[in-house]
Amino acid sequence: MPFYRGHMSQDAVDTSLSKWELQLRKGLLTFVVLRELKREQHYGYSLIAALSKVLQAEMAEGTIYPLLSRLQRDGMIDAYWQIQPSGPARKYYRITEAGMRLLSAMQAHWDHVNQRLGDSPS
Amino acid sequence: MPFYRGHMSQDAVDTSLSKWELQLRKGLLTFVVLRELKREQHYGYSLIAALSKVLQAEMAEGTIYPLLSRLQRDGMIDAYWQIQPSGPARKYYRITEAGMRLLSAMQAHWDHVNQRLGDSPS
DNA sequence: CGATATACCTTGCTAACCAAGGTATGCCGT
DNA sequence: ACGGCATACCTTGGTTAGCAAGGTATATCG
Repeated sequence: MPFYRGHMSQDAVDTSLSKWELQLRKGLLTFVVLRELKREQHYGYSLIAALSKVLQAEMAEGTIYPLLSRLQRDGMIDAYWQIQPSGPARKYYRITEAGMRLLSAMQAHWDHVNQRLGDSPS
Repeated sequence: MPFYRGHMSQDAVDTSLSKWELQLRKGLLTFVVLRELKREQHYGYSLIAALSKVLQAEMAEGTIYPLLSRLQRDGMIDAYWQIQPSGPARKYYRITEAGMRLLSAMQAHWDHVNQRLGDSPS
């Protein structure tokens, strides 16, 4: 039995919160990645740093690389290799014209939903 | 080959958008359900109508019932049966005290993320 | 020649939406 | 009486996607 801290089931609240934050991240990630790639080109590693800042959570490589592959496969971004004077080569990604259209649609949807949720809850 | 409409890969944009909207819904649903149950009691069927309005998408029963089961299992909501003068009985759900704490934490996280994303993109 | 840093990628596990299909209750028209 | 319909509940199977863990490769430094 864990130490009783004045509220039962705080662990359950924490667990539920973590799972929810994961789901929310899943919902926002593609949007945030496209926004960031519109702002400037990135390679995988530099994206992780940029995203971790925006989403306030450490992004895993196992998240970013498959996501970039999917976006490239679907034509929303394209990529080219750039050899570095020092260290391993970097794969840079740019948003495509289709990616811009997708981003616009996402932004519109986001604004819409956000407006609905903005109506104060309590 | 589909009709060419002036832009290549519009289908890909639409498909990507649908998938993304699904993911976003997954991220928002628990939050919205708790908010709605804080506002007033609901049974499963009446929740579907309320949520469809907020999220601008038809909510499926196969989404809501498992979600309500999970929330009840985790102690975030509780339920009681109410026999109706006509038709099948309804299972009403109420938010619990733990559920209120979860909702507060979600709201704080939501506000935080939303503020970060609010910084205009383009 | 190891150790470290940078950079890429894949596999296996898990969470969760939702189309489809199933069960049960009560009302209504024939 | 009975078939159809609306209301209400629930479960199964397919799909999407994050992420911990583990793998590969390049270049630098001691």
